[in-house]
Amino acid sequence: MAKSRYRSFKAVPPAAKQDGDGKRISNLILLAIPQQEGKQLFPSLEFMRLRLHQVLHEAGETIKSVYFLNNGLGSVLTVMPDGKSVEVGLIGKEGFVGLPIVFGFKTSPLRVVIQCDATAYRVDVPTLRKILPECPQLEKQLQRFAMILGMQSTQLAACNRLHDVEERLARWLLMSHERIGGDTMPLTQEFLGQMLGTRRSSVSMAASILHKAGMITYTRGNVTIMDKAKLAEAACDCYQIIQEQKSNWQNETR
Amino acid sequence: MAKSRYRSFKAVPPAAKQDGDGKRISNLILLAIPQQEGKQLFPSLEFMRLRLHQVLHEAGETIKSVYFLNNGLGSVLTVMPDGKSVEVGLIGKEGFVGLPIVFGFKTSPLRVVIQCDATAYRVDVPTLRKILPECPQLEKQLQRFAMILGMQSTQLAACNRLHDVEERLARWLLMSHERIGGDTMPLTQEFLGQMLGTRRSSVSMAASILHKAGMITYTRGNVTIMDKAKLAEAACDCYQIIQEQKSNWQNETR
DNA sequence: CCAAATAAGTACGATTCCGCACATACGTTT
DNA sequence: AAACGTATGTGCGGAATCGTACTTATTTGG
Repeated sequence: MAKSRYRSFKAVPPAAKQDGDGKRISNLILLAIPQQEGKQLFPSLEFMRLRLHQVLHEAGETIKSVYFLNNGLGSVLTVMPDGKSVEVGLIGKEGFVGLPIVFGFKTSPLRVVIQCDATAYRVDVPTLRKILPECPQLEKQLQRFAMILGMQSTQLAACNRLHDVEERLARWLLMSHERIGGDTMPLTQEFLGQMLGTRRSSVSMAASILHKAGMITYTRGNVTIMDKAKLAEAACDCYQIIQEQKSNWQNETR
Repeated sequence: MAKSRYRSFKAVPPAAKQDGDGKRISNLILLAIPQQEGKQLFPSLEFMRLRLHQVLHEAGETIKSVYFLNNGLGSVLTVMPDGKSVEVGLIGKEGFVGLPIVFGFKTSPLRVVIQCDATAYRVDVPTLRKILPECPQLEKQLQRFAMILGMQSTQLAACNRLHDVEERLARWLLMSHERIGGDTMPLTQEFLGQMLGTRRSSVSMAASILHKAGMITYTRGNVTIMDKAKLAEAACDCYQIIQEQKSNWQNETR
């Protein structure tokens, strides 16, 4: 299972916004940069498939690569010495993995795990460092996303402190659902417990309540959202707040 | 009380690292930038005294000024619609207030309050925006601090989720103590409750325990640290972790 | 096809924290 | 000195969550 953690595929650098193998670029940052910067960056990108629960970056290690998620979803986790963890950020196709690199840092104290089978374009750090000075728009996009993710994490921080498991679970499911594009998500209660910073059995009870209310169904390792509107009511305000922040900030410039 | 919230003093722009009025610059960012960039920035800086519980920035409002804290301490808070709040970051003389500005954002969803009488150098946003393109070192410093604060907030997020009031209170006192330089801090239990995201009465009980153990004493509105080593034992690991992260990251560059 | 591994349901006492309320103590103002 | 506002101590029942453990169900692997 942990054998070929980085199962990379034929590296066919996309010449423009879409590469030759039909691996259409969906990552919003890659789509947003001007063509001339794309010419700098794209040849160095390697298309990859990322598997469920694959660890893109382990807390404390040196960051070797930066990943532009194309689809799928990554979770950013704070891991405590005793092994407990809490999710502090979600990264989808609107962002990238490897924030500290942009600011000249080499490591990160956070773990990033893939929540569902995903694809990404990878670039190794030295290459990116070489390219970055010549790509001001790219750099700006990366910085902006870092800031947005930071803001998101502050809201999650408050949420994790102030709201109970049921509300947080509902919020979490909604937030992930949005970035995956599919009502069924591969999730175990154990995994959700790590995200929410709580026991698996607490997740079990909360999920049971949401199920009985007709909002979700789930089988072994899979959760399906049945009634998104109802689920949104069960979630805490944080869901709405993060939504609004995201859209505000995406429009907001100097 | 809320009359002259911004009691600014004679603006004597420091010509170099120290201005003429003996208001020595302690802010690490201002100290770190090269002289030529200082020449750009310093004339626009306004020396200010900031008072206890003064709100430097209210959540959701447009950011009008950026503050380089010279001494004293600011807390960054996430505020919920129901008024509850949680601290998600601490800013001292190593940083500045107004992070989003650096990335071209105009607002912030976070409140920043002063924890004790402080001094700062203020610059208004349009001016800073004008100066910034010509001060790459300054910009880099600001960006780096934004990243460090973001990392700090992720650790606090996990801490607020996983650790109980007593541990968090001990951690909080230590973290503030370090950035203030004085064993006595002007703190009410109500205020601490807002920082820790808990009830005042929970703070009261936790403080009582720390007091009985000889770690702190406190009177109406003041807390004094008596035994820092003991207090560090009572605090959760997060105290050490944040300490280490800070020093690691301050040395770490590309 | 059976064994082993993994996922989920459930239970229980202990603990922490909540919301609220009231009493007391201190400090400032008049 | 008295009165007021503010800070703190304390108590109560109830809710949420914890730590742990055991059971059952499903999937995977030999």
